[in-house]
Amino acid sequence: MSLELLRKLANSMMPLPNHEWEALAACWHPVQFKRKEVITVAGEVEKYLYFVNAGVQRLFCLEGDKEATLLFTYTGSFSGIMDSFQLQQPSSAYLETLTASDMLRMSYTDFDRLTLQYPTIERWVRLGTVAALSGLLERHKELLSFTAEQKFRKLLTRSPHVLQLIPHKYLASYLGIDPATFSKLLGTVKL
Amino acid sequence: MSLELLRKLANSMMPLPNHEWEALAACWHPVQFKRKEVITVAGEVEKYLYFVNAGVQRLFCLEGDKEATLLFTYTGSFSGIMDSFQLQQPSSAYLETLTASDMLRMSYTDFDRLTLQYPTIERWVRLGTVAALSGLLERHKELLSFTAEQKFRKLLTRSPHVLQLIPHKYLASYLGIDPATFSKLLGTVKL
DNA sequence: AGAAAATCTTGGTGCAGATCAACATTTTAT
DNA sequence: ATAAAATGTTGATCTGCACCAAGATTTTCT
Repeated sequence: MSLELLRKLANSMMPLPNHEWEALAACWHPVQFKRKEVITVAGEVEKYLYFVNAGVQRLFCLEGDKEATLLFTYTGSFSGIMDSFQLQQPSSAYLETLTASDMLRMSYTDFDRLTLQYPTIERWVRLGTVAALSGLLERHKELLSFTAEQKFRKLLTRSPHVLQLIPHKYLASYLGIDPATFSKLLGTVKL
Repeated sequence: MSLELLRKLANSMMPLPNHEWEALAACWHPVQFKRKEVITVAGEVEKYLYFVNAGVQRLFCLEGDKEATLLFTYTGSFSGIMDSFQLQQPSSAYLETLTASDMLRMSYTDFDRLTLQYPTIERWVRLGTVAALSGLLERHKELLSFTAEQKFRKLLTRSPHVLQLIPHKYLASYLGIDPATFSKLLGTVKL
């Protein structure tokens, strides 16, 4: 069980004192998932916080018969349905793997104990949550004001690597456009 | 300076011990703003956390020459640019009043001291932030999958009161649709 | 109260992008 | 290695909604 990536991310957010880090590190347990496996179902309460050691996952909602992809998580990032986990309320989203995934997870019981016991960890979690909020606000702005082409271009410049990593139909769903439109836009830019 | 509404909201989120509540209460200072006043400008770091005793405000971004309204704040809710405030990073949004507003505010210095000194308050802030994240995710889903009409109807059922409270052009901007379209949709439902 | 500014309504037009469909290509499973 | 399933491409059509514009109405300021 490798905590290397996690430690790196943790330090970049806000360095934790040794004692806190050790308490935190002790609470993670390894889990593996196959490709296309649904980890959490909408309506359930998220029981775990995940950290991705390898693989790609996506978080999405069902609205009628359409899927709306909220975000992707990758090797080296946290994963899970954050609001459902922290508030222990039913989730409105699904979490599934896109590739076979090697992850660490922490139960809510441990999480709750850690945050109550160590103010530094409580703060660390808050700052992580705010960072997530900040990113979501940024995307929100784009959804409100960008055309399909603008959203597409922004994706290309911000994270070109996802083109190879993630099936285009999910990227289209992430941008809120039709897969066919995504494919056509791709054609205009490749030349 | 009335802390009544604030206390009510605080208790509904997570009751604070008396001592913490008093420390918190001591940090708020009253401010008034006129109608249409810009409180925080994009690019600046948000210096204050606000609580609304009376009035309506909106948070928006400029994208080219278009405005995208991210959210409204009302009497009895917190206000301010949360991510910029908590991370003390430049904001990408503006905060302005829609009506003359009677608010309380707390400086970042006090906020930071309080959260470091009182773990209960740190936790209280975290849970508030997660709740905000949760609401934003819900809206995000709608932006990704709803048509103009669906977004409009959802607004009507969820918060019909805003129709009288907020100029329709801002509601349109909040939904990411054209003001003229909003007006036409309104015509179809009134009959 | 009256003038000025802001907002709302309504009709007409155009186009970005959804939808449909058939085929090509890539990926996965056995 | 091969079949089967999933994903991507491309063209043709159709439509929801943005855009424009002019007049009506409401709200704000002095």
